[in-house]
Parts: sequence; structure tokens; C-alpha cells
Amino acid sequence: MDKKQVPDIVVARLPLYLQTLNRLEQEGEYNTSSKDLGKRIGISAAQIRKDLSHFGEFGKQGTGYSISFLIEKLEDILHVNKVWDMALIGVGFLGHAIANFRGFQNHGFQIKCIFDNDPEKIGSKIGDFTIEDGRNLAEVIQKENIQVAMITVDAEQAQNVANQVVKAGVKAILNYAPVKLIVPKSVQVQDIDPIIELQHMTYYLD
Amino acid sequence: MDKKQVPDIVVARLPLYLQTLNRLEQEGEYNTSSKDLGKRIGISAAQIRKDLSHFGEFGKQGTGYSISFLIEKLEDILHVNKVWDMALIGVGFLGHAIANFRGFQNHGFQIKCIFDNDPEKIGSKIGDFTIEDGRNLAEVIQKENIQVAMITVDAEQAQNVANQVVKAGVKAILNYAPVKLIVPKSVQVQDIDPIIELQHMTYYLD
DNA sequence: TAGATTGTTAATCGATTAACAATC
DNA sequence: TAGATTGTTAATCGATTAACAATC
Repeated sequence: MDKKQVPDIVVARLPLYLQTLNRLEQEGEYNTSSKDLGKRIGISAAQIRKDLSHFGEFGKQGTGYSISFLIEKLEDILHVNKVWDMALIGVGFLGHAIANFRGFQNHGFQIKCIFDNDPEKIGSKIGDFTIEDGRNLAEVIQKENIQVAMITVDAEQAQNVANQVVKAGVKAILNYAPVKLIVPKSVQVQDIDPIIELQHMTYYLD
Repeated sequence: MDKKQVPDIVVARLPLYLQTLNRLEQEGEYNTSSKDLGKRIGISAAQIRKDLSHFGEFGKQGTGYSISFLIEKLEDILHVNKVWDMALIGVGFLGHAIANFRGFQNHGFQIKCIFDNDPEKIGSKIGDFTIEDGRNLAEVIQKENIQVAMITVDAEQAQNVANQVVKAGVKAILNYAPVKLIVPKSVQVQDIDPIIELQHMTYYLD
């Protein structure tokens, strides 16, 4: 018998809660409340309490939540109490930026290997990484048991790359290419596409 | 009397429809249907028809939608039948990647000016752009009548930059910094944050 | 204690889907 | 014509909010 599953829209908010709690902790705070969190994030206090109630009881009447305790719980829930190794495929300007991004650390992720197909790039270095031959993609991902991939190749190559990483065992893809990837249901995909976000906003402009 | 307003969740899907239609057109297709579009995007045909019905009647019974006609309509609705000038603030690795991004063209956007505070960077070139002094931000944005900004500075500086661009007249901000920006309700904000997306996915992994 | 805030229930609100007449 | 597909309605489904007893 399955535990009733948590709505994805709730899951999607948890990383936002975690981000805000991390910031509060950095600012030296020890406690917070659903009201305070809600104001900072821009959603209702009731929604935060409801969301958290799917996973347990983490607060205290009268005093709210211990920030460090709630961070710990959310990290457990989101499975970022460990470090996920990631593969980065495609070293254009964007891949280059991501390879040099310092923000993965302490949030549950690290880049483990970087691939490109360009012979000029293969073998050269980005920070601590040597760019590997895209033809070895599947082999390396399998050997290193990598479950998360970031795809920063062109729209034209993205589906092909996705097929390869899925075959090699990747279970989550962060896709920067402006295409809807087709993957098995067991594989998670999230898209990052500035055009989509910009067009969403210009609807409200005139 | 206001026209009943379209739910934001509907608006958010329109750029995705447009993206898919553009791809279909590139592939040489002339017509499509809600069923076909739905399958490609991964949502129901009924939802696509319902979404579009908020804005008019764009299809024909029996034959579906003319791709070029529907593209035109969606571009009108999203206000990307013109080109929006954008300011880019912050020239780290990510800002550099965005400055060199070719994908804005033909989708309604172009970068008009780029700013940074680092004296080493000010005056140097990225493609056709000269990096300008961040201290001139407000002045230039106002003079050029820029309404869209992309913020690629650190988390610590992001709110400060947001305050400046809003004061200068910006109405839409694409925020790459991992902070919840506080802006007037009349200003649109969309966040792009890979950590948030990755943590959303690892919830489903084990 | 009095005040604050939780977790949860029930009510409200909104979004999605199924179904179908209209019609190309 | 027969088949396909629209736009729309009503029904269903799901998410958010308001309210409150419990209690720190």
C-alpha cells in the first residue's frame, strides 16, 4: 500500500523554503514562523504549514520552527543530505559558465565530468576538469554511476544526448536546450529557458 | 469594466506553445491540432483548446490550426511581435554566456546594454557591446527607455541592482541570483535557479 | 498566565477533463 | 458524405485558504 503521494506542486516549493531558510541562517537567525517565511517568499502562512504537514510535524506551537532543524529535515526530504555527482554535456558559453559556477557546493551537487564533441575542446581544462570526448559519455557516466546530467548543447543535439545519458543510467536531467525532451517516465526533466520566462513576463507589459 | 483576466498559469503555457509551433514550422509543417500539440508538449488536447479559447478562436473544425497563423496570434498575445531592448547587469561567467547567447533573436528580445562594477571590465568588449559602468545604470536605462533587465550579479548585490533598475523604469526582471527579489507589484519577476530545479528532481530520486 | 503559532479540518476557490454539438 | 477536430459546457478533480482547538 503506497503512502498517499505528495503533489508535485508542493514538492516544487520545498527547495524555495530551503533556500530561504539557508539565507535566514546565514543572517544569524535561529527561529522562524510560517508567517515570517510566507512573507519572505510571497505565499500564505497556511500554505507553508500545509505543505510541511505532508512530511511531518516540524514546528512548535507558540514559537514556530527551528531554522537549523527545518533545514535538516528539508535536506532529508529532498535527498540533498548527500552530494549528487553530475555530468555536464556541452561546453559552449553556457556550459563554460556552469562549469565555473560555485553555487552547487553545499546544496547537494557537484560536477564530476564534462563532455564535448569538439576536438579542439577535448582534453583542454575548465577549472579542475578536463573536457572529455562526447563519444565516451555513456561509458564514463556508467562507470562513475552518475545519476544527474545537465545538458547545454544545441536544440538539435539535445534529444540525442538525452537518449545517451538515459541509456547510461541518468535519472534526472537539467535541460538548457529549448526543446521538450522525450524520456521514460522514470526520468526527471526540468527545463531552464530564458526565452520562455521572458515571454511570460512581456504578456503583462505593453 | 475589465475583461475577465486570464489565469497566470495559462499565460505561462503560451510561450511553450509558441516554442513548439516554431519548431514545427521549422520542420516544414503547415498545420497542427490540439491533439498533436498536446502530445508533443505532454499535456491534454482539451487544455490547449481551453487555454487558447481565452484569447479567441484560432482553429477550424476538422482541420485544426494553421501553424503560421497561430504563431502570429501568440506573438501578438505575448507582445513579442516587437523587439524588447534588454539590459544585462553583471558580467561574470553567466553574464558572459548570456551576452553571447544567440537565441534571443527572432523571439522578441535583444540586449541593448551591459553593465558591471569591476573597473577591470568596464570599457572592455563582449561581442558588439562595450561593458558600461554600473554607476550609470539608471541613467542609461532611462535614456534608452529599457523595460526589461537580466540580473546576473551575486545574491548579495541583486536586491540593490533590482532597486536601481526598477527606479529607472524597468518593468520585467529575469533574475538569475538565488534570492527572492522584492519589487513593486507592477514589476514582473521570473527567477532562473538551477539549484531549485535540481533539488526538485532529487526528491524523486533515491 | 497571556500571546503566539502550530497542525489540521472544512469551506472555498480554481483548474483540468470529459463530452458533445457544430462544422470544416 | 464520413471523419476529424474545434470551442464550450458541465462535471470532476485538486489546491488554497480560513478558522480553530491544542499547546508551547
